[in-house]
Amino acid sequence: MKIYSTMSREKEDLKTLFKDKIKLFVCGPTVYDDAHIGHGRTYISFDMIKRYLEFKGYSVFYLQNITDVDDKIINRSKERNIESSQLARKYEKRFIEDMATLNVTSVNYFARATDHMDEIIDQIQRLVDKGFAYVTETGVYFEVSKFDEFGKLSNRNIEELETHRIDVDDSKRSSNDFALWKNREGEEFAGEPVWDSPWGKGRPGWHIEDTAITEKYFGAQYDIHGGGLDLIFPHHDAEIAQIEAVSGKSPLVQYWMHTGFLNVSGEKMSKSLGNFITIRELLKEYSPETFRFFVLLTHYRSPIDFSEVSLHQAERNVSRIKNYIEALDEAIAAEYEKGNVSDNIAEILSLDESEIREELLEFNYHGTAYEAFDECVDQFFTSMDDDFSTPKAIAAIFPFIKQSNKDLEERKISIEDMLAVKHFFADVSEILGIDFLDYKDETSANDEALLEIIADVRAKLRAEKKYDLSDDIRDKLVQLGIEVSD
RNA sequence: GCCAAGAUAGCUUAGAGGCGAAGCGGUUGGCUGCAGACCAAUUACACGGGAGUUCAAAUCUCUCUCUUGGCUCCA
Repeated sequence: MKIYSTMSREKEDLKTLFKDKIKLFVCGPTVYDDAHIGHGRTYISFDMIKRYLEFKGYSVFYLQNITDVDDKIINRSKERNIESSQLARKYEKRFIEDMATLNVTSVNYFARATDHMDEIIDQIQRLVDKGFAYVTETGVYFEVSKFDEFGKLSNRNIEELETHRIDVDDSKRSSNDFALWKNREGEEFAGEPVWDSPWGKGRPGWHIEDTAITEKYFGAQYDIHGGGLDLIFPHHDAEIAQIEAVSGKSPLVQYWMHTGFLNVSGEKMSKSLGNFITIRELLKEYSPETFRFFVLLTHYRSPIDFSEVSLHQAERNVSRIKNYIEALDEAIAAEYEKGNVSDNIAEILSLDESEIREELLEFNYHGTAYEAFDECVDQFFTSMDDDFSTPKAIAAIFPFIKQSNKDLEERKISIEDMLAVKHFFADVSEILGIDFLDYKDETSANDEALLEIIADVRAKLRAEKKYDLSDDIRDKLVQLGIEVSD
């Protein structure tokens, strides 16, 4: 298993700090508005990464912070004339709902900044005590010049930074120094959320919450830290400085993983350009599965260009896989009904769909006699092992489906191999977080019964060769988004 | 200015020294009462321009052109 680390700028063999345990931290959102599709891209990618690592047998603890105190939240809440904590709770809830809709279910614990104020203050105090931070009348600042390796993640040096930054705060010793604690006493800050600290009432700077949270749950060193590409500088460099200064240990993490940007029609997504799309808006038009597949069709580090065409392509790809599984199920059922299967298999196939899935484990899909399938399985896992190359892994599936559709039609696949194939797709579904085995549209039991009646009527009409009427019903059903196949 | 990523068939992309690229779209045919799904053929001996290395280059090197992104808050 190879993972690309931003620190070394190359793929490295995965080595865990402790046996089969992996501690994974990914920077979460600032909850001041609905999550957009760029967030979706990043969190779907890390969801897949966690799923695959667990599939490989690692026990992964995935921790994510929620930034619920920050300038943007405060400004927005002032505009809306509500408490900033109320605003943050609202969007936190909506964020978690959005993630659930996208089947991003792998985060083990969400840690709010405001729930870790003691840890934050304690870490700042230790930085001050060790001489890495200094106190002014406006707050507490990290003195970048005290930390020799500052900028080692983003490959920047301090002198270079000096020239590019204009900073109005002259209480700081250097413009590069960043806030650990912002004092917010005085009338101009009335109504802002504040916490007591040894330096007066105020609130934490942006970077400190992550290191306070990770230090509490993971300690000073852990395995993987992830986030969007845009966080490398200054956020992640600041995190490294804080925790390595406080602990005296290096490196903070073994692997820095960063996801690429999602652009919209070749341009950066921004509110001013009017191409800002929230997850909620997107899901009015496309299914969560379509968006997930669209995301995974590109390597997690590469930029993705979001467009209707690409979304549509992803949609068709998902249904192509599902159509194949449907054909596979039909072939399995046909064998079963003909009594062409062993007693053991017959017993399994008589179970409910959900129970069959559990029994599929019996059918090992590595090294089967079915050659086309073998190549697909091999390429799928080789690609996933190579820095989670989902595009290459997915690319292995389509030629196989093409071949296998033909083989199914010619009944050239043994029942054992068919079940092994199904087992493989069950695992693929688990890894990618898209349930390919579920090709039926979601309908309630009532709808189901209703559709059955309509299907019966159509069957009778067609038997009487009244095609005009039966086709008319079919067209209208299709218009409603209900697929009909005869 | 500094630092990245990229230019592959009509479209969207994968690949990264020799092996029929994939999906979507178009056309034609098979199956079907028709349509869809599926299958086949075709569009299609594709890799931005130029030079070099090599028996062999989309792939490596150099160079040019163009595109996008980052360098202030951002996933």
